[in-house]
Amino acid sequence: MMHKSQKQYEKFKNHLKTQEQEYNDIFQQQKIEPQTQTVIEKQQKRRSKIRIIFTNKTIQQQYPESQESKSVAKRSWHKELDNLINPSEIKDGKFSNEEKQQIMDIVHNYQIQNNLSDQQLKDYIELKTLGHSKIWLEITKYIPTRTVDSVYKLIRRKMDSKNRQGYWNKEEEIELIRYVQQYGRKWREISKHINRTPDNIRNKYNQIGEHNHLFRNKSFWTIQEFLILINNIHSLSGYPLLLPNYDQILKKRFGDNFEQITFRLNYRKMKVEDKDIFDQLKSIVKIPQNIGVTIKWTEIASEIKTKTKDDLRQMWYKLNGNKF
DNA sequence: CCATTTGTTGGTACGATTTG
DNA sequence: CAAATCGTACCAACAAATGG
Repeated sequence: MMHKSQKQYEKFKNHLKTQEQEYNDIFQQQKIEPQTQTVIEKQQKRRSKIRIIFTNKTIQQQYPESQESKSVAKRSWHKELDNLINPSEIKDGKFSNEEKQQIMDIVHNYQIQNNLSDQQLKDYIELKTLGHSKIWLEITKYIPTRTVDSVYKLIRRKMDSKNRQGYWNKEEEIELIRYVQQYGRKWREISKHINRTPDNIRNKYNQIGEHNHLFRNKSFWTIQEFLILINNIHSLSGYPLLLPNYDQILKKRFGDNFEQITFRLNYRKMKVEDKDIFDQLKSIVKIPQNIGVTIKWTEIASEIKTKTKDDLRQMWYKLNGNKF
């Protein structure tokens, strides 16, 4: 029952290990010898159009102070509530189903106690009528583990009448693009014309590639796109992720125009060599355990117009062998 | 004191392909 | 042939930042 792919994977892992060792050696050299660094940098520049910056950040020290500054308990708004709760009890992240149910029950109670019709409640939540802003304060009194802001946003998301989920069709997509041309990134405004929430609309617009949606190349990657991605993360993190002689390797393997070679990760779908290409690319990058910075996907995507930030993110995760 | 937009991350849907 | 797997396009939901 030993799969062929497993064997391949073992082989590939070993291969990576030796590459890693090789690379570590080079990396060590560069750390000690700044002069070879610049030589390599110059060579790199001559050999390839791709920009390489050997900033060579030595292994990142974590800033101890950055942790303290994070823990300010903020219940947002309403100062008087801040005194009623224990900051350490404030939760973060996703609401559990129980939490959501609890909050919705409280909303319902509020509705009954204040003798509000469904329509009235809805109008308050969608901000169509003013004068009942205390609602958020009242409700959050019963939710000691969440900030007012957090509860406020949850309720407005959940009870938005436009919060219908599901896929977009082509017509909607075109409509969306038209509205963005007309109104800009005013999601609330656009939401008035489309039966979707602002969040929903914005997410969709991001997903199709924002203002670069016309350039987006689905599915296929060029080696150039790949390298730009890696280089950006290199610049950002300071870790030189590519082997210094990566372009020689690629040139040897794919010829002078290696940058234009396309591949798709879904190697079974098309060309047989797609997987090989990706494996080759994997072998010329070395990724540290922890890159230590949050990657600015938006920035990188604005450089690589043919890929969305989501495309880039997923490629990076794929490269790291994570999830999905 | 809110209302809206932006940054970021977690997760699912679904067709193509492989495997048992 | 049915079930499992894979790649990835796509959907959703939170906190942080910004605006008025």
